[in-house]
Amino acid sequence: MSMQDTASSGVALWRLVADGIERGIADGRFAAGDKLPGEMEIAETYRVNRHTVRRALAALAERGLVRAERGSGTYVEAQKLAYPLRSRTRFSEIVGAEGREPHGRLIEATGDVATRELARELGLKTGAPLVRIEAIRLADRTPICVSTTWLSADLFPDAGAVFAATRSMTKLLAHYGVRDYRRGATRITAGIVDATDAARLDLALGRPILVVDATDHDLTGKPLVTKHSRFAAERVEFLVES
Amino acid sequence: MSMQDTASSGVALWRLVADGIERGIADGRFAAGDKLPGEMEIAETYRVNRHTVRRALAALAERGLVRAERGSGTYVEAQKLAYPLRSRTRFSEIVGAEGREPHGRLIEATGDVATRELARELGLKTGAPLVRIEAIRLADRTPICVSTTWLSADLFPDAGAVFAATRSMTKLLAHYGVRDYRRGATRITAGIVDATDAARLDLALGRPILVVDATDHDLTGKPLVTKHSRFAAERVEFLVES
DNA sequence: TGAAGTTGTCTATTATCATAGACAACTTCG
DNA sequence: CGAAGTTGTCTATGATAATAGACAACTTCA
Repeated sequence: MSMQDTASSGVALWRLVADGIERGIADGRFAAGDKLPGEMEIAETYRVNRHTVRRALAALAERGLVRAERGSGTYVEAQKLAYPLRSRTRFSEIVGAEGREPHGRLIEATGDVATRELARELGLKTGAPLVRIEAIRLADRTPICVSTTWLSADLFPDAGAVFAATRSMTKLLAHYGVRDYRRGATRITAGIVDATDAARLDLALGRPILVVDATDHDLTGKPLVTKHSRFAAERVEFLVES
Repeated sequence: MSMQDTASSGVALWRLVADGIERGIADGRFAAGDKLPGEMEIAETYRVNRHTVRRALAALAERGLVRAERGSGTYVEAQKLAYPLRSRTRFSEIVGAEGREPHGRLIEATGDVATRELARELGLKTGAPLVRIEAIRLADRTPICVSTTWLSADLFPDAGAVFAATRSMTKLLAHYGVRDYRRGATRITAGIVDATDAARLDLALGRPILVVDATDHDLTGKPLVTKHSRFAAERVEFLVES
């Protein structure tokens, strides 16, 4: 540090700038997708040289927190949520483990009837009565995924109301006496978000999504719920344990 | 940092070493007066050059945390407790504000009679019955001062037992209904520790002490207690607000 | 007294930190 | 298109950070 006027602190200036910007991202002053102030402006606010700001931004970019676009500006990258896919998958636990605040919101809960595919997944007959739950899951107020969940209306009456109250699939199942459950095979595909999901996920049209289809079973192997989830690809990355 | 193998963190190595040693002092691994490991040994444990260790030690020495003695070693300086002298002076608050753990220990509580000076300070008649309390005050297990406190035996019967239970003059006074009190004039002198106090303060003979005489009054100005305190000069510095 | 161990000081080298200025390459918007 | 604003890259300079080696000055202890 060539700060002739100040005693050396042992902490590089660019580090202080980077920490300051990161704090701004963490506490929401800069939201995901926001454009940061220009390098010159940041340099002025921190009273440092533009190159020092660039060093700070480079460090943040390497960690994936920001992304610079030449001629346009530097933008806050939505930090991708590391989402491990295991037999025991609980959204709230995964989000909480990342130090973020999990949150669920019910969009609607309606009755439905089983298609042949749904019936096969849930071990029911085609046309059997189902409860369909549409929900959004968020981490730190950022939408991560919308999911459509089907349950047997016979086994889980009023499931919609219970989910609305608990906002958690785990708690919903617990309400019906399911103490533990496991995820069966998980199918992952990718696609382009449709208008409805784009609005729900606060995602621009044309952006890619990760589509996950999975069925949860109780410990005896009996199917409980089957889900069709659409994840904002730019906000999540799945981790599959080897 | 010329660590070719590691990505630069923006925090100087010497700072990490200094912080590590300071933590060792704070949590008691290195007590006041202890000899630190040799510069070479520290360099090996932190895997840095000896000069880097010297940079760290120099920073700590400048802050008064350690003191190097050529040919002998580097020693932990008893950190001087910043002790502001205000009308509202509470040992536990002062020590706590420094991030240290205040502690009091009763040595003895006996009856006494007022000398002419004590009587004048406390607004009593010469020969009036007093309670005399001898106590040690510590910060993080380091003795800071021994103090002799006199109270009227008529106004504060069994004061010794109450202090033994509460270990706090503030709580003692509160026990007798004194909700708040203020410090009157404070006289500060210096002297050489005597054998008794040296043992109680864990101080070498011949070391200087700060002697404080003060009387606390209630909010109407009535004298409550008068004290004669001896502070280990090497462990405390008084701050008088301008 | 002398050896061993300690801190203090010196020179030297390399990498990083920070500043400064200039210009290129690119985007945005009127 | 063209001006304004933005990020990217280059050169240059001086101060710190970290390493390395050598030796002096001093303390401790057998």
